[in-house]
Amino acid sequence: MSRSRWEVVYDDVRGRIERAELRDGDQVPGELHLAELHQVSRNTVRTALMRLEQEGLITAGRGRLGRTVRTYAPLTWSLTAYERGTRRDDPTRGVDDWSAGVKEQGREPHQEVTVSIELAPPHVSEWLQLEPGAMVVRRSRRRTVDNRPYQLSTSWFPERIARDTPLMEQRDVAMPGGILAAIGHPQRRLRDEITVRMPTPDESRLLELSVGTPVCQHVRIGYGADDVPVRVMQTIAPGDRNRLVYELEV
Amino acid sequence: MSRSRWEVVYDDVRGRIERAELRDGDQVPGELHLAELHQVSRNTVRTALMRLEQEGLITAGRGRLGRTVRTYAPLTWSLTAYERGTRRDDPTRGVDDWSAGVKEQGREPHQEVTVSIELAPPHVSEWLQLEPGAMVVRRSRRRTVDNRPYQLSTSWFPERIARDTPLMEQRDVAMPGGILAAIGHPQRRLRDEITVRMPTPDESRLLELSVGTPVCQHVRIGYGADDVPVRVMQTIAPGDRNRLVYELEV
DNA sequence: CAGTGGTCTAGACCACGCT
DNA sequence: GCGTGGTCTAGACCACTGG
Repeated sequence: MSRSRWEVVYDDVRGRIERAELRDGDQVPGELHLAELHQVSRNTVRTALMRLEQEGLITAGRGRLGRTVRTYAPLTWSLTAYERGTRRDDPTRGVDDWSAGVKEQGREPHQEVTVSIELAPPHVSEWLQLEPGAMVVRRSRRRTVDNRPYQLSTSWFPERIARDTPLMEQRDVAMPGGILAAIGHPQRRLRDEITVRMPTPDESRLLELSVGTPVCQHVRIGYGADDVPVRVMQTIAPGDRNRLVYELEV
Repeated sequence: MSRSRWEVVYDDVRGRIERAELRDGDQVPGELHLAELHQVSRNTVRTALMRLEQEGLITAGRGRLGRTVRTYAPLTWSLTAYERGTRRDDPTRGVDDWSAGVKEQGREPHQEVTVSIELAPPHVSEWLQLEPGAMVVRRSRRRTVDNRPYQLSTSWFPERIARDTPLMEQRDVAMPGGILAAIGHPQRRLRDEITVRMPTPDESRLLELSVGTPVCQHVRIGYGADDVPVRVMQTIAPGDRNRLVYELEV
């Protein structure tokens, strides 16, 4: 059960981080330095460091500044105050719950919306209980905080619900009590499904994720009268920037 | 912006999986085969395949059977039916909500409990609002489904609450309405904090995780009378085996 | 046994980004 | 400019595992 050579290097660097000899943001010793220190080839050192990257402990590094110890400072995302209007600063100004929550934490939120009509993707038609081939309205958001990407959030509405409503507008539409209630389809019940996985290459690019950053996929289905789904929202939230919170009454 | 050689191999294999030419459980072409096919060295092929491993698309492989396309079949874990007794088959038999939920999905749950008294770890004393140096009772569970590890779940209780109660017993203690209510400390309110990260080496070993499997860390704090914390439970749930669900009334 | 991946070496050249 | 990591090669030997 002897450790391989790269594991020795791995243990060395991981140990320095766990014992706080290397702290958040510190530069990790270079590849040539570690190769000399442990008397192994540079490739063996790289095996160890790439493992630490993929475990999220250190960043990949470019140029003169090498690898550094990764920093985590996730923002809290409340999933229960959301939808209830309890956090709105001033609903008439179009401030939504996510933005308000971010501002409360002293950060600057931003999001752009793009709206389109499309054939319901397989998962979406399942969530919304639509027949294959049904049309849906899609509202996509890319959310940033202090100009850094934080979430990808996409909502889909059955076409019959969103037609000729503010949901078709290419801008943020926040209303007191929620936009769906305002157009006659209030949500009575919500079902949240949370899964955890590694990002797709597209998600990695849009969210500027470094190697070793998993994402949380949060799907919220809203049911209206007669328990019929009126919308589904899928949010991709990188693990290094998000903490999800539910407050429940027993 | 030309793709490097290993990215060409990466695109090839990822494409085959996305187009379903390779399906769940299928064997991935061998390293030597891909090296010959793309006219690159074996190490270049390995760079591509290891990237796909860490993205969770393929397994590492040993022996005659090489790498295979990874399969995902997560079990649903309901976080709201839990705690309310609505799912208990027969509380007197000691079947808890997690076990009942797994059985509903046609699988065989199992868990062992180990109990100990310890100095509250920093995070725990913060969650339970205890002074540094306070003692806590710790109940650790390793949960398995069909003999495969599924979750690591650890609860901590302030020592003054758990002393001389069934919470000190080295076995599963389920009671109608919940064990805390039965010993005079019912939970009035819950706060769930969910974070997403890569596993520690210890977690990887105990849960038998392959490279590229992120975990969900679910922390539930229960507050009793006067909003004082009475327990905290931390559950580590691998992303390839778990789907968390919340049902919310608006 | 035969073929798979795991480990390891000793080189090489290049792109990047501070100073 | 110079040191960092990124890419790539052509070998070698070993451990594991299914047939």
